Amino acid sequence: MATTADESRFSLQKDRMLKAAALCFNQKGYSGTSLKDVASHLGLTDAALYYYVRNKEELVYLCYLRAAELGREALDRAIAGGGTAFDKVQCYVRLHSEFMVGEPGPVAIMSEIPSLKPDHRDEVLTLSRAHSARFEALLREGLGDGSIAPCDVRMTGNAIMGALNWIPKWHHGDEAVAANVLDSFPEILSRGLRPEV
Amino acid sequence: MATTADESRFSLQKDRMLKAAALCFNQKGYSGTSLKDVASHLGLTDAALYYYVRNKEELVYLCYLRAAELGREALDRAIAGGGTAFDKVQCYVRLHSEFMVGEPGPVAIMSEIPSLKPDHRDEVLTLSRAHSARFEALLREGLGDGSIAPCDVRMTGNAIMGALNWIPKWHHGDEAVAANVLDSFPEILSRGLRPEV
DNA sequence: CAAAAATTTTAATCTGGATTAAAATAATGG
DNA sequence: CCATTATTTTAATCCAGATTAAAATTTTTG
Repeated sequence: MATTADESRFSLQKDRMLKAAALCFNQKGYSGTSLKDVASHLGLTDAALYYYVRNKEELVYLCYLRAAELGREALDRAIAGGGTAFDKVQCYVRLHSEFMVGEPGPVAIMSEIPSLKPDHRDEVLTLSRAHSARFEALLREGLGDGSIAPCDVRMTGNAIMGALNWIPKWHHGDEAVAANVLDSFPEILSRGLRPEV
Repeated sequence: MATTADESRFSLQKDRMLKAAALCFNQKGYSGTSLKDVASHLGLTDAALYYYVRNKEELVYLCYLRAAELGREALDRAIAGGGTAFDKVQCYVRLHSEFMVGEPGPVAIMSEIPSLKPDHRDEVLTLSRAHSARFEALLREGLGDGSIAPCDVRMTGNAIMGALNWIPKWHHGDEAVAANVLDSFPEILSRGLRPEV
């Protein structure tokens, strides 16, 4: 379990806040969601959020940090699962999809990274790049062990990540759709990687 | 040619404005770009933009309309090109990729649809859904003519569109990268659709 | 070239939502 | 139960950036 262990009331409420914020940002856009919107999801007043967070920018930052964390955890687990590189990639797609449509969600789309203050922006970008780099390394491993067909790993990574990151754009909590995602995405996104027989 | 035919000074300048706006929105986020940012790209003052557009909302709206138009044109041309459904899908991916990284770009990522005023939002969403529906129809056609392997067309469409729509997130005008996109994306995104031999 | 139309600027407002401070309420621990 | 700490609210500010109006400039046209 890589989730933050702290179960204090403060920490739990802060967590609820981050989920509410992610939901609002995805549904109403960044500029379209006021702190009042987020607060009302929690039955609170906008000013109450300042007890948990310094300002709106930090709220976004934490949402993004959470999103990055989930991605990293999906990749960690997939790699820990073993098998060929292809297997790990497919497993990663499955786990990341699960995170996107499942219980830990909603996951905020990182649309407003440029609006973060410099140090926050740098941190999120660094995490994001590190994640991509790890995934590309996995693809490269697949080229080596022969489980993945020749391809431009950078572009392949971009394509797969794009498809995953875009999920919140069209998934809005519908359970049936969520099931379809889990059924389809791992196959769809890995199928093209299989070497010809 | 489906581009607007009007070549008046007004129309040309407005076009430049939309490109500048798309660039700013993608680079600095929606809330992070002020009208002054957009204007300075054109060597103008923020107030000058109001000669071309009623307000910032309309500027975003027009960017999104333009993005939708490019997607539609890519699909139009791909379908007109003929061949199997698979061929058309691959062609569509190539054309849409070209638009995203090429001369007509930058294309604005539709992150702030919810902030549009209701009628604009409805219009953009309608266009967006129509585009998805057409693409899914194409996939279904491929299931029929046997050029595309069995799959959930809705999810497959979502995956491919996501990968395409995400391009501006990581492509920032680098020519070498653009070439890689054109080399790789059509193959990457269509390879998984091929029926097993 | 002069008049009219088109475009841009200057210089103000105007505003919604972020933010803050202080007061009120709720939870907790001895 | 009281005292202390944690949480939330009420009621102001505050402010960046959108918006506007009028004036200045540039372009077009006859």
